[in-house]
Amino acid sequence: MSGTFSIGRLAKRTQVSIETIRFYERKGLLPEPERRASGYRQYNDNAVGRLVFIRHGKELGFSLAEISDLLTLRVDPHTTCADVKLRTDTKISSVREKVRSLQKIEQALINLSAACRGLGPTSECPILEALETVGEA
Amino acid sequence: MSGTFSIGRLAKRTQVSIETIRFYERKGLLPEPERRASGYRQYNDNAVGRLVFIRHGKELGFSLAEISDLLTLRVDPHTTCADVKLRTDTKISSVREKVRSLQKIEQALINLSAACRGLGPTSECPILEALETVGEA
DNA sequence: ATATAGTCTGGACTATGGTACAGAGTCAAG
DNA sequence: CTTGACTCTGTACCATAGTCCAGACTATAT
Repeated sequence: MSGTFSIGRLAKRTQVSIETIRFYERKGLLPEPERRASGYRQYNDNAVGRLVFIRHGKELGFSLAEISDLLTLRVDPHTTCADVKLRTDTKISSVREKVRSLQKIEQALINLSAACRGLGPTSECPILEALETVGEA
Repeated sequence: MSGTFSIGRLAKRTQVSIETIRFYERKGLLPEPERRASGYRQYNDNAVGRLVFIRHGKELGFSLAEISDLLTLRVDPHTTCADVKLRTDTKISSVREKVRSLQKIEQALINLSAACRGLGPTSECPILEALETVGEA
């Protein structure tokens, strides 16, 4: 219902800063908008949808490149829902991978911390010793 | 037992590239080594220990800044083992936080994927629809 | 002696995702 | 009509963690 509006309004509506909106435009994530005679960018509700799409994608851990990819799929008549689902499933795998890796790190850190009673000088700290030790495990 | 050696040997022993070794030196993570008359850097086993320390720290998810911090603690006589343990425990918390966040993302992606049967054109894809929807949840 | 391999410095460049100006022009309210 | 808020372009800069290059010099083996 809002017709057209400036970049400042778009920023407020989407919680994305003006600079970032222009940055997305430069990156091709947002199409170049219409301009007023003065050169001011003029947006409509499509731009809101698109920016919200980008914001949600980021919240789901998609990179800007991946989001750009999804945005392209969205308008390409030759791609199907299955393509989108595939990318989503691939992303799920990579997120799981990252979780597993972090859990390994967590366990290693827990082991280190447990080995240290927190007493004495750093010269006797088992954490630092372990970090400096060459061998595996 | 190896006395001194060049940056190339150090690189091979530690599995860290020559460029990266020089980069760490610039960043203050490695002390400036002795030089030969020719200007060639000359290392000893201390450098191996230090580089291995950095490598292990990175494998545990510490940033170079954090590693630099730990390296400083290691030689500062005013800090104790407890300081190191504290940093380690803080790191454990932040890793756990990251895991939780990724698991939330994973679940959201799974929900999206489940909503999509992978049929039809992108214009009817529930994943893309969800991404563009403004409302929460 | 010479060929090949290694090393030196300094700076540019990569990717990611923005942020921060300066200096000029424009819009809207009083 | 003036004032303050807004927007424009272009460029530089931030952090992170490197990577690569040119052009010069050095080390080592044969």
